[in-house]
Amino acid sequence: MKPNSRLSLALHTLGHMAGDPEKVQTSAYIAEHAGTNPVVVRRVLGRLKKAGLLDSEKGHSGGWWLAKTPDQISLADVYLALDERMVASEGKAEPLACSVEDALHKRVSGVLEEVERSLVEKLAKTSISDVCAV
Amino acid sequence: MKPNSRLSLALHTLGHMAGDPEKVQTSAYIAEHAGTNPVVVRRVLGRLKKAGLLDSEKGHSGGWWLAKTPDQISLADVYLALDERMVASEGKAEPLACSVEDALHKRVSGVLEEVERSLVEKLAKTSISDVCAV
DNA sequence: AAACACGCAACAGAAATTGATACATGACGT
DNA sequence: ACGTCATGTATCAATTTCTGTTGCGTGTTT
Repeated sequence: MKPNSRLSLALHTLGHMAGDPEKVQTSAYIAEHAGTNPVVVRRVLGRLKKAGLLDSEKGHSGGWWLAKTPDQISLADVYLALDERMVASEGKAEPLACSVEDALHKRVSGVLEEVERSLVEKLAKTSISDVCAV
Repeated sequence: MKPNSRLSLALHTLGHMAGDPEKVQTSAYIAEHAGTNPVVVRRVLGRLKKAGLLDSEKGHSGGWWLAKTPDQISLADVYLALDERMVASEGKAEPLACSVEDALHKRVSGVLEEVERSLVEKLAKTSISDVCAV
């Protein structure tokens, strides 16, 4: 797969699950249909579980299932659960020597932060049920 | 510097230039104030030049300057000039074996494409003069 | 002619991500 | 109770992407 495909994989999986809720799916099954590895699936879905979007159980008839209805899960929930920050840099604020440069740097960071917020707002307007091929 | 900082560097540089248009700045000078390398600066600014946002000249008193006024340069211009696609994946469409999976994959890609468009729309609403610390 | 700055190619190093193997933990079925 | 199955986590290799750097050619100015 291509780099940074976590969001794509998550949406694909959730969309797949939304097509048949209540059904428990194993990471091996999901990985096969997504063309990747079960461990990669568990890595991504683990974050979604921690955010309360999914639940999982070990054991013989274990696997993964939706913790909410598809229309209750927005793309913003997924994006934030994965801790993605595609626009704004993760970085800390190390003050620059020149105060003018420092002010400009803060300005740029502020603008990117606002764009990031705008992106999340946009994502919040779409839910998994919109992605699911019904 | 941190990975994928091209947009940040570009905005920083343009904001710096907007603070004093008409002034010709060398890549060495810009690099010093941005805390990076002259070649890196030329790499990024070269794309902006190709997009018509900047101009440059070789020679003794050469360097870089704005090709437009700061309010005529939107963040979307910069983003597109850098060929960034932060949300939607660059990828091609390789049809999957299962038609259901293929349809779902297309649906996910379509949603991400729309989010990408929305991001550019948002960027188009801000100009370099808004970033410039006046 | 010399100094200067862009433009481009090539390469090393760092960082992030994916893919894969191994193994412990826990749950279910017989 | 025991074997099976699936999650959860750690670890490592391979790939990719990006930055930082050096070198050199081209063109302009002094």
